[in-house]
This record gives sequence, C-alpha cells and structure tokens, in this order.
Amino acid sequence: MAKIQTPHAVRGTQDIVDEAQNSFAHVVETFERVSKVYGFAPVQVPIIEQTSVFARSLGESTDVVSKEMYTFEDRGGDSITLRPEFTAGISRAFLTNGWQQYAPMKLSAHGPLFRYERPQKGRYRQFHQIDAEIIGAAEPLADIELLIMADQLLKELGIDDGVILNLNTLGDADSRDAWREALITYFQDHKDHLSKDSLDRLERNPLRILDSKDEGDKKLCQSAPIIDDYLTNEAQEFFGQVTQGLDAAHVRWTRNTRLVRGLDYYRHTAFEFITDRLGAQGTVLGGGRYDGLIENLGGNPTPAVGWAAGIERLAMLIDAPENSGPDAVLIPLGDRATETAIAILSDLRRHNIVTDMAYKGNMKKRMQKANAKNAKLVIIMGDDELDRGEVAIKNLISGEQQSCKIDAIVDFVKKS
RNA sequence: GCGAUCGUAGCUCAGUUGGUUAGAGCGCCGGUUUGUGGUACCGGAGGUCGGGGGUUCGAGACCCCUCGAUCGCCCCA
Repeated sequence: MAKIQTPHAVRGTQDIVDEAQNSFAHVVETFERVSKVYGFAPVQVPIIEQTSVFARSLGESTDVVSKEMYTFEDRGGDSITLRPEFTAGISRAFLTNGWQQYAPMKLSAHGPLFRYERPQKGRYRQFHQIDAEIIGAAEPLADIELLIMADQLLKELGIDDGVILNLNTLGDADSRDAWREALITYFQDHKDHLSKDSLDRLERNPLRILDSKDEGDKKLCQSAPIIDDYLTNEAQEFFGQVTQGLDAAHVRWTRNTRLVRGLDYYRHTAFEFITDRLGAQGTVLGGGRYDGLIENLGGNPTPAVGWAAGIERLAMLIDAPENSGPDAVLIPLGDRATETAIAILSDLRRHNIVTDMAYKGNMKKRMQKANAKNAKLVIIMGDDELDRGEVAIKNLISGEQQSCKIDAIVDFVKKS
C-alpha cells in the first residue's frame, strides 16, 4: 500500500508557535493598547473583497494588481481578491457603511494579508499587519497624531533604538505633478547614466528612481530636483505644521527627500520608520496621506492618512516577555484522586487561576511535565492525603512542600 | 519575474578524493528511584540523506529537473 504523501504547507505561509507566537502576540497586544490610548476604534473588515476594491484603488494595470494579488472567481462568478492591504478595504467600508457621518474616524485593524511574492525572511505570502487610519481629516494634526502614536508604539515595543523616522512630503496634487515633470526632464537628460531598471521606471514610475539601490542611480539622484522647489505655499505650510508638531512632541525624525510613494493618490506626508537591522527589509512601519484614494473608489473627495506595519518584522526585533507558566499543576494519583482532581481543577479555573493537570505517566514524569511548563506550584493528591481531606502542595521554585486542606486550596494558591 | 547560496533524525550540525549496516549534541521515550521536578548515569525510538531522473560496479557526496528555505535584485498597496 502506497504511503499517503503528507501535504506540505503552502509556500510563504508559516505556522507560528511558542516564542514566535509570543512575540507576535506581544506586538498585537501592545498595538491594541496604544491605539486605544490614542482613541482609535478597532475595526474588523473582510479578508475577501471584490477585486475592484483593490484594482480601482491601486490602478488596474500596476504590477501589484496584475501579478501580486490572490484573485479568483467564486462559485457565483464574482471576481474576489484576498486583501493585500488594509487601506482599500477600510476605505470601502467607510463608503458603503456611510461612516462619513462620523468623520474624522480613527480606526485600527490587524490581521492577515496576502501577496503573491517571492518569500524571504520577514516577507511572506500570508503575512500580518497592524494598521491605523484617520479618515476624513485634512488637518496636519491627524498626520502628527498618527506619527506620535507610531513612535510611542515602537518605543513601547523597545525597538526605537536603531530605528529612525524618515519623513518627506509629496505636496498637494499640483506640487506633486510639477515635481514629477521636473524629475522626468532631469532623468531624461541623464538617461545615459541610468541603470536598466531605472530606465524602465522612467516610463512606468519615475518617482521610484529616487529609491533605486543602484550606485550610479544614487549618485544621479543626489542632484535631482527635490519636492521643496515645487511645493505650493499651502503644501509647504502643511509640511511645516507636521514637522513642528513632531518637534513639539519630541519625536525624532529625519528629512528624506528621496522617500516616495508610487501611487498617485498619495499627497503630502510620506513616512517610514527605518531600521538598520533587517537587511533589505529595513522599513518597520510606513504610511502617508492618501487624499486621493476614496475618490478612486467612487466616493466624494475625502482626506485620509494612515500607516501599517508588518507584525512578523516587528516581532523579529523585539524581546518578548517570557510567558509565565501556570500557577499550579495538579498531580492526582489513582482513580479516586483523579475524580477529586477534576473538581479542584475546575474550581481553581473558575477562580481564574491558571491551572493544568498532569495525568500521564508515573509521578516522576508528571513532576517533570509540571517543571517543564514552568509551573509555580504542584498540587499532589493521593489516597493518603485525601483520607485526611488534604493535598500536598509543593512550591517548585523554593522546593518546599506543605499540606493544605482541600477547601483552602484556592486561597493557598492565590496567596502563593 | 531575475541572480546566488543552501536542503542529512523533532532542532543545531558532522559525514574525509564517490566505497560495506549514515553519526554527534540537544530534545523525545524508558530505566536507575513502581509517591516527588530542575542534576547525574544507563538504555531506546526516530533518517527511502527535500522529491524525481541520470552518470557509475557503487551516489548523502557528481550532473539535470523539481520543491522549499535563505540572501540580493525587481516590486513594495
């Protein structure tokens, strides 16, 4: 009989347990706590959306839409896409639920996202992000608030060391267009010195030449036109207020005139918190103002700003607090003891005391299990103890053992 | 999508110019101690060497394909 071939995990997916799960959960918990402090409302949006949600927001023909989305036809013949990002889905929800009435809305979300990419360390096909958005606020205060929150989050996760906020402005639509034209002209004039990749970018996405990794390109970019020369007064004023706000809150930042966003709906503030510790995947948290997006989805012009961060990457950078073992582990010996143990176990758990039971193997095995689980106490019960209406409680840290009346166990454990 | 490195037990790895039954440490299971952990000692299980094909008298080692991981590029919503 042929042995059944065990199916393998899908490429770019991961099974997260133990320390990795610990770090993962710590990132999420910290995010939930901090975003609540800043007044963000948690929101759940679907993992699947109509493909048009992402196709319209990103532009039908971009690489990301044509090559990197998980898109399929469902049984009803609709084109469905596994969400590759949060922003478009949240924007769709904003429109279809009439959330305009609550604007400005501060929303936070986290969960799995899917992109068909070549996996690398910290880069998966199913990956997870935390996400924060403020929709319906045109004021720089929204940008500032979001950035200060991001800064606090990273500090609370203990990864601000080696991480620096890179900040840029793309200006308003007019500034951005003028700058873009100037860049195209500049690079056209220096075409001979551009790398092959960047010649391609010149056609498709000229702003992206600015963050090319090619040495020749980098040199060329140093004297390329910068946005500052094309900013309208309003745009300049806006950026000034953002930086002033950051300074007022003592958030460290650095100006990076080559930080860009590829899509046209991005305006004004663009930012990335970048670390020097993750190789090519240096960006730990990134975002910007996307005033043009909601219109792309058929809504009225609505200003919005947001950021997202990969949970896996953050988790790799933090020292997660070790998860503590159970307060107590029960070791019943014999059938009668097991029955009593079930009663005690449920009683302790109903008092929200973290408790487990070791019911397999001999005494030694069970002690080992309790020890391996990092338990503080073991509660040993055999016929001898039960005859006296007692159990033996051993403290695994101090090693001392004493007896305890059965009806006093909860108090005993609570006090330990 | 492109280039490179790698893939031997659950984990980390060793395996000599291709040569008999593929090894270690940790972990796991059992025992020394049939009611007492963290230490020690003893024993055991676990591998069609990622998968498929080829070269060879002989392949874990060499060649091709494939899958996967890692690093860089591309992309980065």
